[in-house]
Amino acid sequence: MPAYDYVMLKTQYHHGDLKNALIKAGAELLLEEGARSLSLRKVAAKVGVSHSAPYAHFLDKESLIAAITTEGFHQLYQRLEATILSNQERPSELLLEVAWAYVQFAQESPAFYKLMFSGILEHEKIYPDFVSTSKANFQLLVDLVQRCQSAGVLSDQPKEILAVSVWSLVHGFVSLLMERQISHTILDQYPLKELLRKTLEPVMVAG
Amino acid sequence: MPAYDYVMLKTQYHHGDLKNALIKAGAELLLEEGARSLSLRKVAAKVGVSHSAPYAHFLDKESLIAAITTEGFHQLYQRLEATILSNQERPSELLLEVAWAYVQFAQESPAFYKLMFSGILEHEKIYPDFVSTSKANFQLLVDLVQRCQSAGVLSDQPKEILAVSVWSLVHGFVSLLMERQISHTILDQYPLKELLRKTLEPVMVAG
DNA sequence: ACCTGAACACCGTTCAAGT
DNA sequence: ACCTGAACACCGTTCAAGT
Repeated sequence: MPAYDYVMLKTQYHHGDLKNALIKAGAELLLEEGARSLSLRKVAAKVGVSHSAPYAHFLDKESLIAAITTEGFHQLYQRLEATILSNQERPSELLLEVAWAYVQFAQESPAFYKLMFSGILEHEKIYPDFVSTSKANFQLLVDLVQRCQSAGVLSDQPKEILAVSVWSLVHGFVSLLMERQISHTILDQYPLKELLRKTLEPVMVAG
Repeated sequence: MPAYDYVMLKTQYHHGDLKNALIKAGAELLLEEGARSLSLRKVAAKVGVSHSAPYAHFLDKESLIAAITTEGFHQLYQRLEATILSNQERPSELLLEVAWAYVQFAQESPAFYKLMFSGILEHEKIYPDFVSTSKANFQLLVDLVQRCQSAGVLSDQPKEILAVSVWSLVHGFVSLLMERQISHTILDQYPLKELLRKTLEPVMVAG
């Protein structure tokens, strides 16, 4: 029996890249049906594998969720980075555009956004990829804040502190928006991007 | 058979105030064991009633969770109000104290805080108590912002917009704190309340 | 090394029946 | 009007066994 036949036979039983297939299927399920429908058994079924197969690659359900949310943070990072790269010429608008990209990500993938920031992981330290991707996102913002300070559009505080302020503002705004805690009397008065601009205004330098 | 005997007999089978007992037991379970352990069956068992009894008072699990989170918003409101009432004399510190009370609530009852702002309710409109208590909390902040503006410690923008900024800042800060997204290199540099003060600084008037 | 299938304990929800 | 108990479909997790 030639080697490739052996491989093909194996492929029917052994998936080959089951771990990544499970992450991808889980992400799709999350987008299509929401976090409530994200069960290990459904993810396994979607990939066409038995319900206990995931346990060969993930310690438990939380471990798969960690992988899925890590993928989400990775996508968010790509998006924010792309926004920064395509707005090099106008530093004054850069912060608003990045915040707007953040809002758009949350609005396009609300289930993803909610899961990423739901605090569902009990022991994040166990998931080094999750921690490093989270840190990369924060570092992106710290660097951005520093650039905006250099351009004179942000006040002159320690950049880490200012980054916490900016991130708190953006994340808080998006979270309250997602949970529909911002009253309609305000939302109806301004286009969303304009409300975002006004919300960020306190942190910007006047002029 | 006298009336009180009938009532007592009824009390063994009919709980009397099962609805509120379920909400209270659910809140306790949430505090003691976290959201993952908050099942309808456990709540029912804790009250000493069959697992299907809750369905006489709640449409489904989400409906009970709505009642529990509403109770949480009520507690938060009480706390913020008490902070405001006991700090009448120093408007410049009032905003920080209220934000600090918010942080403390989240730190003392993290499971409560997470559940309240997790966006777990799919159709909030169905729960008028939840909506009105949420609105009350926002109104508290709007009023506070207006008072701080009058005292000259907050910039002179439309008070609803400023309230969104302030709430976004505070809520974002607490959320990032809860999810441990704020790096230790920053958390270790300042006492938490000091970091909160610095985070809020952009929204305060200089001087 | 990777996957299956039976088994277990737990869940939300429904419904006929009891009080 | 309020509660019980059986029943159902679904879960996460474990484990012996298969490839």
